[in-house]
Amino acid sequence: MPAPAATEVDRPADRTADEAADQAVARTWTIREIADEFRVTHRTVRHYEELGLITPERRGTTRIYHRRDRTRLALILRGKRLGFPLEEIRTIIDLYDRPRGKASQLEYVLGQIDERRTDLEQRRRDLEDALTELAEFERRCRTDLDRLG
Amino acid sequence: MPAPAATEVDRPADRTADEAADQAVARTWTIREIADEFRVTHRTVRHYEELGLITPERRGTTRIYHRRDRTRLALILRGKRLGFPLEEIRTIIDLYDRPRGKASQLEYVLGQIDERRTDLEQRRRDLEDALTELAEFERRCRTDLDRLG
DNA sequence: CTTGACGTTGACGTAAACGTAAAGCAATAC
DNA sequence: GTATTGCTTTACGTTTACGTCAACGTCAAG
Repeated sequence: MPAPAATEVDRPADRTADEAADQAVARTWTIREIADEFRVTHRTVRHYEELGLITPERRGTTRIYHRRDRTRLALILRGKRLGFPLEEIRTIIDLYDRPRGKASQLEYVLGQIDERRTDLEQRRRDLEDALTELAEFERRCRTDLDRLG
Repeated sequence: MPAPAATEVDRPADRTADEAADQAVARTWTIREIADEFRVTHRTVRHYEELGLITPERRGTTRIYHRRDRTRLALILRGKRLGFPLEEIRTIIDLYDRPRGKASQLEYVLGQIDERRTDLEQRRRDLEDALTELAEFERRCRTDLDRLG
């Protein structure tokens, strides 16, 4: 998996100007704008659309992005940082805005949620282990360094 | 990134027989054995060797795997579950068994450790956020379900 | 001694996640 | 006007992480 650097920013830097406008007119964005803000290329954004992860409005041939699309993009990028493949991310996102259905539907969704959580908790264990080992390793490095200085 | 399922097992199931043998004669393993135990194919194991992540002993043309190789394989698989690309995993593993060098070397290693930790901590934040949202989402599902039942 | 189970080295195939180049509209800038 | 800028689609290229033969060596069992 092509994993992204964790230094990525998934929120735009300058929100001050945006926020005022958001309240006033329900701002929209062009593909270049959200691509830049989320530190990805427009090609990447379109790729996510091809996979059905985002579905921006179309004004003629031009794509118009709403707040909803930004939320989704943030979810996608976080999923990527967590190492999930895009297809899996899609099923997760689809869960999020599935309309409140019948009981059987909800049961299904709850099952999916449980799978997801099991998965995430495994990752958390891996992560804690890695951090613990890293700390231990750093400690050894420092004592070695002290011995030299 | 092609990320693996978190249901993977990265430790052999039957350790009882192994442990006794380990103490006695420093057991070794064949490629098929560790592949089976770690739930990967032998092709995968060889792929990791091609990338320099594992370097098993060679008896003639046959590969002999020691405990050291098993440790590395476990590290690799955990790295994969965390979403790291193999090349990056290699640099991490290389850090782990770098011989205790000079001060400048150690400084470098400490720098690397710090990068790695920053990265992991970002992932941890993402993970906690995801789990929190998942819990909240589950709660909403359950209340919807109660309303129906 | 040949059959089969496992080992080996290539070499080519593939799926995911984009990159990149080509070529075309459409509006604004000069 | 035309030139630039920005959006669009189509389409082929690339990297990662293996899968999948093919073709061969080797050792124990029948």
